[in-house]
Amino acid sequence: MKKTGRLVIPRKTIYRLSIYLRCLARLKENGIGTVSSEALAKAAGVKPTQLRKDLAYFGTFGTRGLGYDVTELSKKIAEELGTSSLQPVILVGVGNLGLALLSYRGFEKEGFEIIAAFDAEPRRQRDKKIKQPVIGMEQLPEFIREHNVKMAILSVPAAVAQTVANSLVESGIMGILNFAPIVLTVPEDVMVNNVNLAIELENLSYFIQG
Amino acid sequence: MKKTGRLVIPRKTIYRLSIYLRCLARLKENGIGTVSSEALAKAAGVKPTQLRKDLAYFGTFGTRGLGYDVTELSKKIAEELGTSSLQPVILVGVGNLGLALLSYRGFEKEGFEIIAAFDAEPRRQRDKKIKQPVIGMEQLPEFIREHNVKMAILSVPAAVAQTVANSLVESGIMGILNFAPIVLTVPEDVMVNNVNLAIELENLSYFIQG
DNA sequence: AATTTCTTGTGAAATTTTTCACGAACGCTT
DNA sequence: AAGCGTTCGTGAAAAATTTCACAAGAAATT
Ligand SMILES: NC(=O)c1ccc[n+]([C@@H]2O[C@H](COP(=O)([O-])OP(=O)(O)OC[C@H]3O[C@@H](n4cnc5c(N)ncnc54)[C@H](O)[C@@H]3O)[C@@H](O)[C@H]2O)c1
Ligand SMILES: NC(=O)c1ccc[n+]([C@@H]2O[C@H](COP(=O)([O-])OP(=O)(O)OC[C@H]3O[C@@H](n4cnc5c(N)ncnc54)[C@H](O)[C@@H]3O)[C@@H](O)[C@H]2O)c1
Repeated sequence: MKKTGRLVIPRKTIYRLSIYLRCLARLKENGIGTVSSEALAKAAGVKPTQLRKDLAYFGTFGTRGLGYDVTELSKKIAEELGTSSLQPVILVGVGNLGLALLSYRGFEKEGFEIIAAFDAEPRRQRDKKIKQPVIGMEQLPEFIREHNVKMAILSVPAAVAQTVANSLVESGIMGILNFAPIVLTVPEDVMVNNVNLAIELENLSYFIQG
Repeated sequence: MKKTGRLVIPRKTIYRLSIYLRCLARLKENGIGTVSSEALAKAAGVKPTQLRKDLAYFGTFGTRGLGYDVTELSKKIAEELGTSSLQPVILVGVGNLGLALLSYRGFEKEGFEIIAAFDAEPRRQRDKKIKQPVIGMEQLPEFIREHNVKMAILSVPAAVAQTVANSLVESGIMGILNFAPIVLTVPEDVMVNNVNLAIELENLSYFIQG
């Protein structure tokens, strides 16, 4: 699970590193060259000590009395996260949600490219304004192996999500971003991140009423 | 922040309660009346002791030697989460993603209803197959107050997300489900849950390569 | 070049969250 | 109704995460 020869970096830290990276990108856009832990932490919505602790897990990049070089720190975090190179991703389930994701132009900028989409009824999606090919499920295993794809976005109906996930895993997929509102069962070495909007709403609802 | 007169329930527990609720719903559909902490925990992807500890925060619902009554436990969790009644939600930003969310029929079942959508250019969305009205932004404050809406889904471009969030907050919104890839600044008593797909992908990518 | 001012890096402390271990309670069987 | 097997509830222990406090390093200033 760990990355460098050093320490195991906590899960939550990894998540925050992604946030820092995006805040740094914004600073760079605004022509800002140097940033203190206080300023960056504020932009990211965390405490300065937490930011510094997070960075300390994999190196020391700051200059005392001055702060961090925006470009350099970006580079170091991207390196640590392994986002330096573009990653191929596939999407399975070209319905309402899948189409929205396919037409989103924001992933490339962040290091990911949805290179193809798959659906049980690929023909239906012909007329849409998306650039990716929509391919039938029977070609899924071959495609994954040929293009050495390791990550998939799963946006099929809940009823078939486990079945589809099984065939993704069988074909070599190691990470699944799952939108179906069910808990997927996968081998230990396969990672699933769930996006469950109903749960997010429920969570909001609890804390604003409490 | 706390709910009953009892204890402060951890954030993560609240999140897991939502998951348990969905697993229980599935069990009920399958005609299962009783479930052990072991079985339910497995379905939810957690350890049995964690499930029991989570429930212990707000009561004792099980029968020793037997397990939990599926219907009763569902009811208790829903009650604790405050999901017993249907909650009105609005959506702002009827673009690719917003449209997909509006046409999703899965929220009602989970206790939420998107009662209206707002967009800077409401006319453009006329022809779509959604049942909710798409309204101009100028009517937003009045609508929120009149319908006493407390939660909003924000799916506008990142560049305007903070501005729109400000006016949501000003109008009385207390919880925002934010899809724009920026960190929103809001008053302390307003809660924001972020859904950032690029970060989820980055996270997956880190852990499958590490 | 000495001093002041600022900000990092980090061991230790505090807090939060998870896991463990086991007594207690209940149903079922005999 | 006694005994057996199961499974819950929970205080205590362990692990993970966050926060604190401050020494140390670097730039800016005098
Ligand atoms: N649309 C949303 O806003 C939204 C929100 C939250 C969660 N979700 C979840 O995301 C998933 C997709 O939602 P949606 O609204 O896009 O649904 P949808 O019905 O519009 O699309 C599902 C797509 O999956 C395809 N499909 C069906 N079975 C398949 C199979 N076995 N293999 C490959 N493809 C198959 C269908 O042809 C269809 O194109 C669902 O699980 C849903 O619960 C959607
Ligand atoms: N589409 C996706 O799959 C996807 C994925 C991840 C993140 N996001 C994020 O979600 C947000 C929406 O994405 P999208 O693809 O739907 O974008 P989009 O451009 O298709 O839609 C944005 C909508 O917001 C409206 N809008 C613009 N300014 C507004 C304002 N000031 N007030 C009200 N409405 C306004 C536009 O008219 C448009 O209808 C973006 O922040 C994007 O980064 C989208």
